[in-house]
Amino acid sequence: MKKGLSEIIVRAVTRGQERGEVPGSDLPPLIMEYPREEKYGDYATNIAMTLASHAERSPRDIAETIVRYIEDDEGIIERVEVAGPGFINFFLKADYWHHFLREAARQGNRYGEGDIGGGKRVLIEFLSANPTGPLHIGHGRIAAFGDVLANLLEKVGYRVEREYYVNDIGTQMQLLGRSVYLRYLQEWDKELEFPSDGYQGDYISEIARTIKNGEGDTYLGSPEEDAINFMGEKASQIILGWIKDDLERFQVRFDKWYHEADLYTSGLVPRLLEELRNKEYLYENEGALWFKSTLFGDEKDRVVIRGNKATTYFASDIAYHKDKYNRGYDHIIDIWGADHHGYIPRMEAAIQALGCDQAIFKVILVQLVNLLRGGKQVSMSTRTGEFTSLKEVMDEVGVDACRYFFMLRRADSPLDFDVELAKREGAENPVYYVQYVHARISSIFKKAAEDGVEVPTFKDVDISQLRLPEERLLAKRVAIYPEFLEGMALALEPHRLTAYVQDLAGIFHSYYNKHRVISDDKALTNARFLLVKAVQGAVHSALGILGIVAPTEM
RNA sequence: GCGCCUGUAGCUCAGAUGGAUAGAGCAACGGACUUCUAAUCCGUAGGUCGCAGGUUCGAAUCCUGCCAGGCGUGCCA
Repeated sequence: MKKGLSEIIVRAVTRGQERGEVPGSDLPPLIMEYPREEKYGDYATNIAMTLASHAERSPRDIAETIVRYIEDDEGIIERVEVAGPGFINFFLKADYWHHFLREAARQGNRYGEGDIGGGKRVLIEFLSANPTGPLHIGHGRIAAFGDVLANLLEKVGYRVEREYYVNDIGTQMQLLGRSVYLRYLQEWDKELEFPSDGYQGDYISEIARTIKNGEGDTYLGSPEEDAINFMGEKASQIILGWIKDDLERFQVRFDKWYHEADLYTSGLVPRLLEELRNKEYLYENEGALWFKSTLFGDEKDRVVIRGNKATTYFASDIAYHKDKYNRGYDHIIDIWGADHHGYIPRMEAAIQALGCDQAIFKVILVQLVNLLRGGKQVSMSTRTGEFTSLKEVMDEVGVDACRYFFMLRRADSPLDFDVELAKREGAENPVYYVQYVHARISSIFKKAAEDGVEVPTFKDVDISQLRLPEERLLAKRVAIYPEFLEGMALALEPHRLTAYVQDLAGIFHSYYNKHRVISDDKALTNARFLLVKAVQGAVHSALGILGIVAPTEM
C-alpha cells in the first residue's frame, strides 16, 4: 500500500516536471515515512525539500505544486497537506486501515509472515559457550538475541538453522580436566595446592564427587594424563548437559550441536591446512606454522599450528567456517560476544583466502553484560568461579521477563544488569504489560461465551462501525506490523520489536479502559470483536518471535 | 600507542532510510475499580542528546578533533 502511494507521488512529480512546474528532470529517491505524530497524517514525504535543494524555489511552494498534480484513482486519500518546512502529509480515508484487521484476526500468531527471505537458507551460529562452566547472565543475552533473530528471520521467509559450536578439545579442556582431577584427588584427602589458573568454581568439586561416586578410586592409580583426559571429557559432557537444560528452560533451541572434535575425526582440519599450504598462504617461523592473514587485511599473521604441534582454535574455526560454506547457505551469521571483536579480521581473511564469498558472511557482536548487585559491580569469570548463573536469574526473575529485558537493548549497547534491580522489577516488568493485552482480550471472548454473545464470522463484520480515533490508531498499528518485521529483519535488529509491541499495548490498554467491546449495539460489538482479535493476533505473533508466552489469563 | 563499541531525563534505555515540538519504562507527585482482569488507565514534573568544529534547506543520526567509560591488541579462547 505504501507502494501504491509512492506511485501516486512519483506520477505527480513526473507530470509536474514535464510541464516545467516542478524543478529537476530526474527523481531523487522517494522517502515515505510514518510521521511521529498523528496530526502529520498517515504517511509523509520530504520529496519537495529534496527537489528544492537544487532550485531557487521554496520547498513549500514546490510541495504545493506537486500536490496539485496528485491523482488518486483508487480513492484512498482523504486529504493532503503541506506542512512544516515542506513536508507533504497524506491523510488516508477513515476506514483505510481497518481493512487489514481481517487478515490479522484470521492469522493470529502467524500474522506478519512474509516472504522477503524468499526461502533463502541462513545459518545462525550463536552462543557457542565453552563447556567449561555453567551459562552465566552474559550468555543469556546472546542466547536471547540469537534465538529472537532466528525467529524473526524465519517469520519473514528465510529458512533458518541454529547452530551451537562446541569447543570440546584443546587447552581449555585440558585445564578443565586437570581442575576436576585435582578436586578428585582432594576428595580422597590428598594434600595439594590448587593452581590459581585452574577452574575455581564449586561445580568442579561437584563434578569430582560425581566421578568419585561413579568410578570410585579407579583414577587414583592411573597415569595422570589418562585421568585428566578422562575427567576433561566427562566434565565437558556433564557441563554440556547443564547448558542444554538451561537453554531448554530459556526457550532456546538449536538444530545442531557442532563439535570441534568432529572437525578432526572427519579430517577437515588437516585437509584445510593442506589447501592453505597449496595456495601458499602458510609458512613456518620459529617452529610454528603461520597463516598469512596480512595478505587479506589483518594486522598480523596468525598461528595455526603452535610450536608444540598443537593446532590452534583458529585453525579449527577456519575449517568450521569452510564447512559452513560447503553446506551451501545463502547467509552465514555468527553472533559473538563483543570481547571477540578482534577476531573478525582474521576470520574474514581466512574466508577470502579460501575463495569464499565474503559478502554472505556477517558477524554480529553483542556487547557484554556488566553485572551489578545492588549497584555494586560483580566481577565475572568462569575460571575464578565468580559469576551469576543464567539459572539463578531464571529462578529469580523468570524466563519471560529475562528474555524481554534483554531484547529491550540494542546488541551493540553495553548493558548494566543489576540482579537486585531486575528482581524488584520482576513484578513491574514491561513484559507483563504486553502479556496482559493478550490475556485481557482472551478474557473478553471468554466473557462473550459466558453471556451467550455470539462472535461473528469476521468476513461479515461491518468495519465502518469503527469510528473512534483510537480504533483507527489501533488498526493502523496492527496494519503496519508486517512491514515493521521486514525492516527489523533487513537491519538484523530484533530489539525493535519490544518497542513496537509496547506501543501497541499502550494504545490498547488506553482504549480498553475507555470503551467496552461488548455492548447492546450488535453491529458495533461485532466490529470491536474483530478489532481486538486482530490486536491479539499481532501481540501473539510478536510474543512468539520474542519467545515469550502469550497467556490467556494472568 | 593502535583498533572496535558506547556516551540521550535522577536511573535503565528506545530513537529504521538525516526531517516537524527528542520518546518510553522505572523512580516522584495527584487522581480513577458497582464495568469485558486496577499486572490497567488519566494527569503533573523531568533535557546543554559528552564537548567543539564541519557538511546542508535541515544533524541525536553523517565527517573531523577532543574528553570519558568498556572491550580487544598472545604460539589463550
